[in-house]
Amino acid sequence: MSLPTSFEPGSIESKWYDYWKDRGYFAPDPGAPGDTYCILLPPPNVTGTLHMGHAFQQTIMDALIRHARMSGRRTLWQGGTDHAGIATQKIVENQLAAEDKTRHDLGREAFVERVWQWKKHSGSTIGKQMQRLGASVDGSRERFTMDAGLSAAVRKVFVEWARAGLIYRGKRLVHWDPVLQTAVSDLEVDNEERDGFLWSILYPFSDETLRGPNGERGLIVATTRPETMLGDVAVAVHPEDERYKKFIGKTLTLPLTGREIPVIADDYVDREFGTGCVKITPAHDFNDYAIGQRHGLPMPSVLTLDARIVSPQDVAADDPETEPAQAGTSQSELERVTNRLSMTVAIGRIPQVYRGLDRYEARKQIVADLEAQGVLRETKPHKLQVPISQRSGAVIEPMLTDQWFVDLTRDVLPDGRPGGRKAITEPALEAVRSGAIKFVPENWSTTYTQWLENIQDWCISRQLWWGHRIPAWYTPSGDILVGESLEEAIDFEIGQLQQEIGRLKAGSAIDKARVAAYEDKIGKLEYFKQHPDMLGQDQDVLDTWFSSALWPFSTLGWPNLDGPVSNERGEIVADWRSDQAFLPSAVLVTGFDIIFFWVARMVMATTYFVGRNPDGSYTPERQALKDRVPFRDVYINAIVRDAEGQKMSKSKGNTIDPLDLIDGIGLEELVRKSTASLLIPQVRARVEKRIRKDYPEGIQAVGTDALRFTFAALATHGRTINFDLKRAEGYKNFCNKLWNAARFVLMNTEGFSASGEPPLRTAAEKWIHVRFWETMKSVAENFAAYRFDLVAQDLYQFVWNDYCDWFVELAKLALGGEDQAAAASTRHTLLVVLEAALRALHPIVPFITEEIWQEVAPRLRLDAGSILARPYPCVDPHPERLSGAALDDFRAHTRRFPLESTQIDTLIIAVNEVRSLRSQLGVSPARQLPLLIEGQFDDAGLFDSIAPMLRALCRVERIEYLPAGTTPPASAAKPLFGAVVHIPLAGLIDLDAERARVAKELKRVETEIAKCQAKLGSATFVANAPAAVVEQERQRLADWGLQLTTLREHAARLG
RNA sequence: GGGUGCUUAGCUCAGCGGUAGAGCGUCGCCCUUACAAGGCGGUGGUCGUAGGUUCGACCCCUACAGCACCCA
Repeated sequence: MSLPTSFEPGSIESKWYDYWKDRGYFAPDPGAPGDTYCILLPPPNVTGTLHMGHAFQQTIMDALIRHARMSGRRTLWQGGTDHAGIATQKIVENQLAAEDKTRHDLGREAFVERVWQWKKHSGSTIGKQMQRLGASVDGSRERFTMDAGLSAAVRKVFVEWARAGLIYRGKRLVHWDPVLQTAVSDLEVDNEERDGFLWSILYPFSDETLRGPNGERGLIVATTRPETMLGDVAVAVHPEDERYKKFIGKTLTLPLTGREIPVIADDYVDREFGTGCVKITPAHDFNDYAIGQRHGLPMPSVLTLDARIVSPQDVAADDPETEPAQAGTSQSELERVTNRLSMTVAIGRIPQVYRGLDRYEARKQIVADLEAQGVLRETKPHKLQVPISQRSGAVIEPMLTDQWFVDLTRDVLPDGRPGGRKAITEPALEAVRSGAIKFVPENWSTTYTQWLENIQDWCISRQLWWGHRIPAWYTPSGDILVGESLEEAIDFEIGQLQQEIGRLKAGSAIDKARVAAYEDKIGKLEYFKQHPDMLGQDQDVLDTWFSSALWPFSTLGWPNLDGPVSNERGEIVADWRSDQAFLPSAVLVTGFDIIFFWVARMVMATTYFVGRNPDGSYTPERQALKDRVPFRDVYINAIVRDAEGQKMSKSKGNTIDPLDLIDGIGLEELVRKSTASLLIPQVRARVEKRIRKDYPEGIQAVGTDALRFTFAALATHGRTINFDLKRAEGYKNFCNKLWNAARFVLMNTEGFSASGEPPLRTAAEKWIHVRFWETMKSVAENFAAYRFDLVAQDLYQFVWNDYCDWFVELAKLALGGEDQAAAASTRHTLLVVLEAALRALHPIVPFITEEIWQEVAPRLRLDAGSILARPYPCVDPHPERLSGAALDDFRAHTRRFPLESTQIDTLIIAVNEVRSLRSQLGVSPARQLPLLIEGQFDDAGLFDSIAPMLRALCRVERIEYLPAGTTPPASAAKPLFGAVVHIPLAGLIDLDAERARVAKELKRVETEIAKCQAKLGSATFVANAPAAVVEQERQRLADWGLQLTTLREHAARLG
């Protein structure tokens, strides 16, 4: 016996992780008999550290994968990290800033090298934290989105989509982060409500004779962003707005610039908002952009990429001869010229005073000038939604820039090939609609499909240096070549041209001019091949999610279909030939916040590429959509919040580091840690105050197992879980309970050794056996339904309420009794059920179960080496297929013992009644009591069989039957199983206490009887309710009636 | 504006068309030889409001209120 007297998580958690890992338990076992079961780890990004959300998610995934592994499945938990383009680049740029440098000082190559250095240095933090959680991810196959294999997949996908016409480059309005100077996804933009103003400005009619609806000499527009008026190209009104109908087609003179702009009609305009007149700035607002497109309006940009009003310097700055481009938005010479032109045009119209001003300074200046000119009609406070970049906190500026897009919205391409909606979006929708992918909880599929139905093209270019560089090259004349490499791009293009020439030549009327032009092009391309320096590669990199979208198949070796893939250390990390069996993976566990970012995009990429032949058909085994999905189930886990339901955030001071829960942390250290990264003194003070209030004693260590059990218990199908430290402490107690139950068993089985199924000699053994397998039936159902809260509850209840409270207590009787065979059998059963319970618990609490199992196993002659190598307790759903040991096992597990089950169930009721009686009358628990029985039990034999156990568990010295007709002595009494149980009061209890108790009891019984009678008295109930329900109600009435009689007699005797 | 949820014991949450549950907290009694991180017993809810369906509603339907999140 080597278990210490209480559960100490720290000492046991340290040893087992390496033990499992070194013995290879986490790697896929090619010999495992079952189907494959794969989970993709949502790649934590390299900048990250573990937070509660990760810890929760990983607990779920680890429980699933351990459960599957123990159930004989061939499991793979694919781990790795993504490169987090913006976040990572920002971290390294901040480091440079501390050295007073920018990335431009280093140059692109040196900067990227520095990011790699940083990644190597810090990339493993999260991996180590995951180990502390016990996450049994397969470390030997770990991948990184920028490693060679995954980069190859990215190039392949980009090139294939581009050649299928599904990736295009174009000038579009995008969400621009003026601080980071890159486009960001609309999903990376939060809308925050802020206080601002709504300014009403008079735009005078060009025709000075006109008068507006209120006698004004122009139209009044309302805006929250007056500085953008420099880029206004129109004023829009609703076509049916009677106030303004007659002005449609007239022109207004834009204040400050004097430009003339038309009044146009568009039913986008909300007649109720403001004055019903809207200024239109297509280059700086998404709605205006759409209107601009509908009406073919010009789209002058008046803001620079760092959100200042454009000035001549910006035109110069954009010239590659004078400065490196401030951001690599414009690549081809053609684009540069166009951009410069449109800017120059815009500048020409912008008064000198505003040029170069920051957007907010410009706003102030413009408002002041409008007021001075007497055209500012009103300024009123207004709450507005401001788009904020999640990445930098900067206010997003819609900006017209050249970007790369994945087409997700066209049905057909101009050349007749399928467009993005047909080729990419619709299969992704169909995958969910057809049930090939199931969301859990199910209603998330609505979110998914609604988003896809309204999807926009995906802007995939980012103006960053850290990421996958876009494999596109520009010729001096502005042609774009896309390919896996420059050489391949040129060869492909030449091939295309040659084909085209062939086609032309085969035609009846040869277009000689075109043939000549193509041949000329080929000649130039051949020349570029010799002089690659003449072509510039696109400066931009791809959105990180572009590579993450490929994760389900790129990590399995794709696009290298016929051999192994190695990492930079030469270790084989994947082999598509065998590993493609892991696709589709079983389940994706992730937060709803990345359904769009990641889940949908994985579905798009995977359904498109896996099993795809060059001609666009699919291989037979990947023909069906259900065989091309990245995963079959998507479990959307709840978001972890604090105990009050508040979002966890550092600036609120309510974040908890999972490792602090595991290891514990003192108050001062916690305060120091939580405020370290907070720069604003007021916030620091607030956070410190809160922490001192919330954790006056710091946080006590609960250990990994208790933390994991807590997460499991909280994992309901709701959308948030409120993490209460108290729950974790409660589950630590549960671990302690399990620990001590194990100690009890081990203390009482010293030197004992047995194998196989125990003979089950006592009723208690049979009862616990049945209870265990009933529990496991429920556990199996709940695992299958991803109801981890119920799994946790089932197991908690079994261990604590069944095993500890009843079986162990009853086992004490057998162990101390005369019957040696019963004692031996009980020892065996104590061990067998404990061992099975450990296995059942292992996926949730891996460390403590392994620690105890190692002690228990030898006594059951188990030599598995680890609990991980033991099967998960499960009753086979297909017994007809079983034979030999498996069949014996099945028979053992499905044995039921109705008689003994009834005995113990009855015993439990009797014990509870007697204990309750004793306790309510204030009898000391230590005191031995006699029990007098008046009348006959319904089943005298049954009662006699449990009497010895009842006596032992309730401190009853003797049980005495009162002869019929005897008046019982003064006593406390309770109806039970048809008889009445009396505890004589003599010298024990005061009559008043018993009178009060009985009065209360009577009241309760009378209420119940009234309810029954009301039901049975209703003719419609008796006529309409099912017979069984009516019968049940009659039975209840009879039972309560008997109790009532007994209690009344008793009350009468008490006086 | 569109969508999705939630509202059950002091707290955090399960739940089912047929006698309202768990954990934690709280109160009382007990240091009973696995465990005081424990044992035993108790207290505590007109299941958000108002209608409707039904023999019967916490559950199904409708409306409303409050809260939360997502999208525009």
